[in-house]
Amino acid sequence: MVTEAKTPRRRSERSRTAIVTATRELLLQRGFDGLSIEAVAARAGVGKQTIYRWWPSRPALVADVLLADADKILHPVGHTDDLTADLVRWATRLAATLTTARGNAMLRVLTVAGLEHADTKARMYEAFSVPLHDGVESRLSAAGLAEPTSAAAADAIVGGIVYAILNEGRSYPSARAEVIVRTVLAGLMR
Amino acid sequence: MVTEAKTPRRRSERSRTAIVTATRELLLQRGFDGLSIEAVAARAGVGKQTIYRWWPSRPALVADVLLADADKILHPVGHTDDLTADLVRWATRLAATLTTARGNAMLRVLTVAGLEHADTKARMYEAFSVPLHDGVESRLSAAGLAEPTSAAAADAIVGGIVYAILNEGRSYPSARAEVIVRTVLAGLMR
Amino acid sequence: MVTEAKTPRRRSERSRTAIVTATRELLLQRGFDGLSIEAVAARAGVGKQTIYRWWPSRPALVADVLLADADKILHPVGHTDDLTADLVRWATRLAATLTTARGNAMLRVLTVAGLEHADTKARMYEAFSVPLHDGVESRLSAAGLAEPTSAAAADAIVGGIVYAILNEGRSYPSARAEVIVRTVLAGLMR
Amino acid sequence: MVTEAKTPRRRSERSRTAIVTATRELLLQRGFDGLSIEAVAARAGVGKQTIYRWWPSRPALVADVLLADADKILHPVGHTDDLTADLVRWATRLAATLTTARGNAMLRVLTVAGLEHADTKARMYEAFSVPLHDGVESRLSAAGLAEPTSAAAADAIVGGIVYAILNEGRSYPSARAEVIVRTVLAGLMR
DNA sequence: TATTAACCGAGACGGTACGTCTAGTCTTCCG
DNA sequence: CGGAAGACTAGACGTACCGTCTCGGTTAATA
Repeated sequence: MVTEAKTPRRRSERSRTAIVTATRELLLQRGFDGLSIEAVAARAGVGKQTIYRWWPSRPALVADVLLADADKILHPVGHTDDLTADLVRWATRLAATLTTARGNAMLRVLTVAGLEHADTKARMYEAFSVPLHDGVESRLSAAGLAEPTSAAAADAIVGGIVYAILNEGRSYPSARAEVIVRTVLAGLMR
Repeated sequence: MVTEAKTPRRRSERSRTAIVTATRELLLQRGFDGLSIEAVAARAGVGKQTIYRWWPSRPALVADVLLADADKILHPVGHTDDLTADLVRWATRLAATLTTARGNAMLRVLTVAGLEHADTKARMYEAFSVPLHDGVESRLSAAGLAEPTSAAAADAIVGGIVYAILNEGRSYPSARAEVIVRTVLAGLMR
Repeated sequence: MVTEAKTPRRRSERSRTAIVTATRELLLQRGFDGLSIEAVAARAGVGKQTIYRWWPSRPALVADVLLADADKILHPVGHTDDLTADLVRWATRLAATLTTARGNAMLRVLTVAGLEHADTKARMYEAFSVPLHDGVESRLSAAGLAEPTSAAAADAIVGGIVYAILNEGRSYPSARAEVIVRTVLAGLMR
Repeated sequence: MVTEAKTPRRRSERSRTAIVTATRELLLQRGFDGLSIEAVAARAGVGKQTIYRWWPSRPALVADVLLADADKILHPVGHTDDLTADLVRWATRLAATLTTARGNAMLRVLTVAGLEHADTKARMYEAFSVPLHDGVESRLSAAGLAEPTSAAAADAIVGGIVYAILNEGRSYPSARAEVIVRTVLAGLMR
């Protein structure tokens, strides 16, 4: 969390939880731009100042909420002796997650928050983009793929799925993710 | 433009141009969320009502500006007898365009506006996502690739490039786009 | 009024009236310090900005309200051939006015606003202190009293009454004002 | 002090003094309305709770400070065989005191605090208004003046001076007080 | 060519939310 | 165990914009 560093001396855990929960709920209902600090404070039963005391800005608060939920989106890539099966399974699951109401909302908030606020982008990048990409690339490396190709293949798979979901929204069929994986993988294996 | 349908009776071209220009400039400076109608009106030397008379909302205005500039981003995929060369050339150019100051700003505004406003999303989808994807898929079809694979390959190429630029911003090296194209294409050709 | 000077271009009379009325009512209920701009705006059914647009500060708004009501407090000193009767009548009426709920509230607001805000003090001084003092002094001059004495007698009469009411509040008996007038006048006439 | 009654158990004299001193200084600098408990606590190097523990409200704290300084304003009326000289001397001194920076600030704070807060008014009335009035009335009684007249004369003298200083501020010339005394006294003596 | 309606700039209007400040209460930790 | 330190809920501050609504002043089609 962004505030952990500076010795949060006698911070009320009750308030922190209420704020984060209220933010999460409002984010799902209204999206990033529809989120107001006043609404969060009111729903959390908290003074506005308590929010401003611990979070420097609205995007920072949103980032903390997203970070706390990162594990809802990020799943490890499995490692059996079948590379394609591992990645298909992972990709399908990712697509399924990002097309639930909650997962899709998170993806949108994540993207908008990152695009509107540089600090938030850096945090989101580390917490979501890097793990997504590196998880796939690691699995490819383990299968014997070397650097420029493994990174490019990871780009193609992750970008191919996530960018399409950004465009299509919840109507994206998870099966489409499978075809992408198979298509990209086709040329990499003998 | 979105408003052409409903009797643009005696609309002042001078005002329209001033508004669109002011919007474009402010969008580059402050991004989508930092754009206020009052600022546009002030910079354009125009009454607020003149904006509201012709555009129903801020995103609609932004969308018009982006659509007017669509040709700055969308380039046709060339068609020589070398598929890889055609797509590499196109991909490199796309990456170069999206990493200029202006192109990157457009991409960000485009994405945010689409994510925050459903109507705008639909227009942006038709004007940017579809042409991007279809341009690549058409070239692949012309090379003999059939449906599920050609669409997936187009997803992988377009998403692989654009999603990465969304994440990396202007520091994305255009050469990376080339490797993606070559990697995806590798498996599709004998 | 403070704002009349600078061409209030297309000011809404409805709003102006509602604001002044709401201010007057809240002033009576809560006093000067208990008056908040937000409460005035809410009661007047007006946006806060409409208040800030036309009045630079809370004391300026209060001053306008007091000035509008100045005639409720200031009565002319009558001029018959009986100086004592004229001043006794005037003093009694003043005391009666300043010990009504409304008059006393006005006096208190008037005094506090003047003591807390220099600009307001100047306006209140001209509108209340000077007329009060000069009305009495003029009547004394007309009766043949010369300068240092007439001013001092006016000080004694006005201050003797008003200061006591400031101290005693609404329990001040109007008759006490009569005795003061008679006592001060006693030495001035043969 | 108002709080002495209720078990001043192990109250820190150091803190009490620091609070009162800080209040006095801030009162001179910023007036009654500009005085915030937070500022007092910060300047006194004391927790806010220490103030709230011992004083029920801001006016109560201010009242204590004013009462502690009452002797700076109240001087006894001298008693020689010359009534006029005694009162002129007293009145001139009062006017001089109330037109010093400190004295005038005290008078203003005193008046505002009394007008805004009923409890404080009662304490200020006893500590300032009554002694002022009774000091003068006693001297007049001693000179043989009877009740209704002596009280009215005291009203006229005290009110005539203090009310004018409230209006004129520090520009009030002390000599004006002398003329009032002489004018009021003129009719009372043979 | 004179009339007249839509358009224009300007900006006031009732509002929402901002981020800051202080009130007065409650809690933790130090001496 | 009192007091400093300061977090807490609450709510007003004065500002920025929202989207709607006049207000006069052009301006161009029609009558």
